[in-house]
Amino acid sequence: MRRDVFQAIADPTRRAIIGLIALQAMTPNAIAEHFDTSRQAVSKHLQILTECQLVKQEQQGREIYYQLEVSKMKEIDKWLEQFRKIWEDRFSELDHVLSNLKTNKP
Amino acid sequence: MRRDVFQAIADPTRRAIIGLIALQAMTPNAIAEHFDTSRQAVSKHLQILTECQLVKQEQQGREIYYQLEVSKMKEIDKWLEQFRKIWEDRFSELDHVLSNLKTNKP
DNA sequence: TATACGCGCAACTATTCGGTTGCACAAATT
DNA sequence: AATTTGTGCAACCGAATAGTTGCGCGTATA
Repeated sequence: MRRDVFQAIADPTRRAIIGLIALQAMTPNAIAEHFDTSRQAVSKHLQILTECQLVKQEQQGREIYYQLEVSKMKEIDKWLEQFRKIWEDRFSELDHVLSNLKTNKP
Repeated sequence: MRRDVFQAIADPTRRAIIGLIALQAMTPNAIAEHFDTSRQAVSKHLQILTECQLVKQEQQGREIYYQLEVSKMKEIDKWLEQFRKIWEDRFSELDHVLSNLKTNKP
């Protein structure tokens, strides 16, 4: 099964997990405490996040700390880039219209 | 069925449609020509995109033009914002380390 | 050494997803 | 008036999804 970043962030729980571990690495158990699902379910989400490299693991004794791979988030940003250009253009169009209205005021 | 932007952009075909109509509005038939699926399948995608307001319709005779609601794309951008801050911090941390290495060079 | 703990993996299940085909309906064209 | 065209909608289907429970395997702790 092919995993990509966009499919990974489609699930709200997964986005919440990303938000959680963004600031500091956490173990599956610690993460699961924040949700209304089983540890195994969280484990599955972490597996999916790992598969598309949004998350990396660091074993520490019998605990595994999961940390966000922030750089991978840029992939989404990169896709948005093309549209950012458009919405900035739309804004400058609007600016143009507005300034025309201004100068043509009686 | 609850639709949100993140679930909408999870599908690659949907992302391609978004890319297609970003620059100019198109009819379902015109869009379908770009893909290897039926017009009805495209119609379904457009329905999903409409449900989460990523796309708006404009009837013109018997044709319906679908146009990207660029502003809605900002919702994704807004979510990325919190992580953008982190990855910029990571970069400045790196800068710091690098400049330390530099100054401490023999 | 025995026990408790943290974790991943496998099997099962209900639901959703993305696709198909067939149809109905309104708008254009003849 | 009859036909073609553009579209949405409903029914169906196989695959994927997100969850569950049960289990086994290392690693700590008693």
